[in-house]
Amino acid sequence: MKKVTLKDIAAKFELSISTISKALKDSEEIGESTRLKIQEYAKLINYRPNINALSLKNSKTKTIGIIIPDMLDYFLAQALRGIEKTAIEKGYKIIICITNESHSKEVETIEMLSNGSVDGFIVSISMETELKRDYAHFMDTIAFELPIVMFDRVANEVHCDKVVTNNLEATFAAVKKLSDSGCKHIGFASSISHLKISNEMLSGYEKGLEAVNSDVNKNLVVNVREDHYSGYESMLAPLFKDNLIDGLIATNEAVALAAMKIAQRKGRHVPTDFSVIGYSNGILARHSNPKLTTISQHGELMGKTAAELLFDKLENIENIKNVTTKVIKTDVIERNTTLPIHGGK
Amino acid sequence: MKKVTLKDIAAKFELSISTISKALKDSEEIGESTRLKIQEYAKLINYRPNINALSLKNSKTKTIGIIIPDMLDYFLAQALRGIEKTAIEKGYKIIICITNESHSKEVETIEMLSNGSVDGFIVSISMETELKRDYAHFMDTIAFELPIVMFDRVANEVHCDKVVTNNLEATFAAVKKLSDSGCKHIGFASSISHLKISNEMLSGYEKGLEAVNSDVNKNLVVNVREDHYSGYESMLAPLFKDNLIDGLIATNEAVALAAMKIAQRKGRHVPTDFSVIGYSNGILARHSNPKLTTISQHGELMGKTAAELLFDKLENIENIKNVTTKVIKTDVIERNTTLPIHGGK
DNA sequence: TTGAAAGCGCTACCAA
DNA sequence: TTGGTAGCGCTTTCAA
Repeated sequence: MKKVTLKDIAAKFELSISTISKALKDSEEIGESTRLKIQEYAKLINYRPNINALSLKNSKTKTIGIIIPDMLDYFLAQALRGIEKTAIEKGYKIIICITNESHSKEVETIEMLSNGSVDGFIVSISMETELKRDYAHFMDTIAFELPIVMFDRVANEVHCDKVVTNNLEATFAAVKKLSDSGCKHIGFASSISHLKISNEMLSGYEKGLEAVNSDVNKNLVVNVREDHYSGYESMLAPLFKDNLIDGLIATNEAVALAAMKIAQRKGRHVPTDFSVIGYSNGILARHSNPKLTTISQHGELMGKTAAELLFDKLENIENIKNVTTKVIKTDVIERNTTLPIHGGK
Repeated sequence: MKKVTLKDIAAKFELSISTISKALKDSEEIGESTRLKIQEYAKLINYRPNINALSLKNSKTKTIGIIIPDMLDYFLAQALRGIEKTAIEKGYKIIICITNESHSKEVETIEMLSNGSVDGFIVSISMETELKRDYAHFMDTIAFELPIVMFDRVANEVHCDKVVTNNLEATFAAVKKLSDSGCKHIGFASSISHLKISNEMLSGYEKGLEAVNSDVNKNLVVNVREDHYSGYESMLAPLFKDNLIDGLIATNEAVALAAMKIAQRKGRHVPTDFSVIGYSNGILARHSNPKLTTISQHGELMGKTAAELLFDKLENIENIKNVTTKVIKTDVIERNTTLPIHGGK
């Protein structure tokens, strides 16, 4: 069985290709009866127009490219789910490429897809790109009239739509919450200290301490290396050196859990003696013991929002120039590693 | 800036389109000097052939479709990573579609992509499809000369390449291991009891018990509903009713952890009083407390293998008819929810 | 050594 | 109401 084309159908009915094409598009030009019999037959043999011919003809593919740093990150997977759902609803397909945090892979990928493969991009930029501050490939792409929407890890330098979280405010609120529930010595542990989003969180942390009249204690701020989750515990050990710390905000779940384990090993009870809040409401939080209180970034919503921005741009060419940044508000998901604010024992 | 085509380059040099095309393909037909100057210019302006034109011309897209039931499943994400890496190496792109375990979505998806969008498929079939045993869409696709490779959740009824794990042997070995380390009353908890892979595991469990001269105790076998992870603990409670159970094999990590929590709440020490092994070496295992001993299905390797099978089929059209099934051997990853076999405390 | 033309499958304009 | 034709961008055969 081979793919059937308009030509085949035309031969079958001894009509011209254009007649078939019009009939299948329900054109008024074609007589009722011919139209119906053609449509019926097409349905019968399950005719599907060749998408490459359409893409070539229309110069658009109904496909978008998703470029993310990692496949195994739960937050990104959630975002991907939001993107995928929205795309399917809108009749778009998605091509996914992973950069593994590599700048060169990101550049290659975006070039590979900029040859008519996709109509636009949704991107969360790689760590290396952010460190190098080299965004030329994105700018080229935009100049090429391929719109880009960035989410979570975005670059101010690039003029495009963006979807971000209110990291500063979220961390501020987390500090406030810990303080209100009784914590006096709140720490901050980041696994992504070189990224902008981490700095936003750190600022929120500092402002939060200020707001509760607490000084920043340098010993309670620590950076761990992302690539080495097995070493989290040793990298976090300094936090507990003087046994002062009684609360922690961590930039990811794994770090939060590692800290919790150290505390427990030291005989601290969680959350009574040690409270912890972790970023990104992922899969670990729901299965830890006790369950981790998190700051939810609403990954799926972020993905959905990014996709909507992109489709809007793709389908309303006029507004291709004015870009917007949407801020997705985080929520604290209270579980069992923090004390309630009122009546906390 | 607009996309540049052969025509543009031809105009620039006042040559014909075919000359440019040949020059860029390094054809001997074109004179050395013209060839070089054209190639140089093309590189300069970053010429990229339009992929839709190529796909149309060649009737192949260098793209494969990946159809999986879930985006948030760690095992599938690992497989996806293996597929993605292999695809990029081979110069292929991947289009990913999620079925959310829905048969109709699976059918729609595969139809949507069978119009020239992809050259072949890698599929892990949805639960609904397996329940309905309705594989017509796959058979149609294959008849259409679009090859399919199935992995993990496969259908015997469909004649195509497959990549599976030795579930029976793996579970058998797990029972053996638990028994050797001292467990007398080993249970089995499945979250996917209606799927073939679960039955294979169950058989392995039963054969394992037989091998260690233990009878199957119906009370120690339980099925939980996948969709309701928050209810795992209550669904697992019956296992502990008579306080006999001292070992468990679970078909996923979350179930294993839920069982562990129950045991701990009952004052049992893990692994001394209660040992547990969970399927699919995922993210939860490494972060639980104690860390979970797992059966690794080598997700990334499975993905890689599936991709290799597919590319082999795509690039050697001759062998499109003979299909193979590759079995990926599992490994037990020993962590801290099981006792060592020799010298267990 | 270069170019013209056909064709991949489809749409749309213009004739008939 | 129907059909011919051109063209989307590219490759390839054949002719010059």
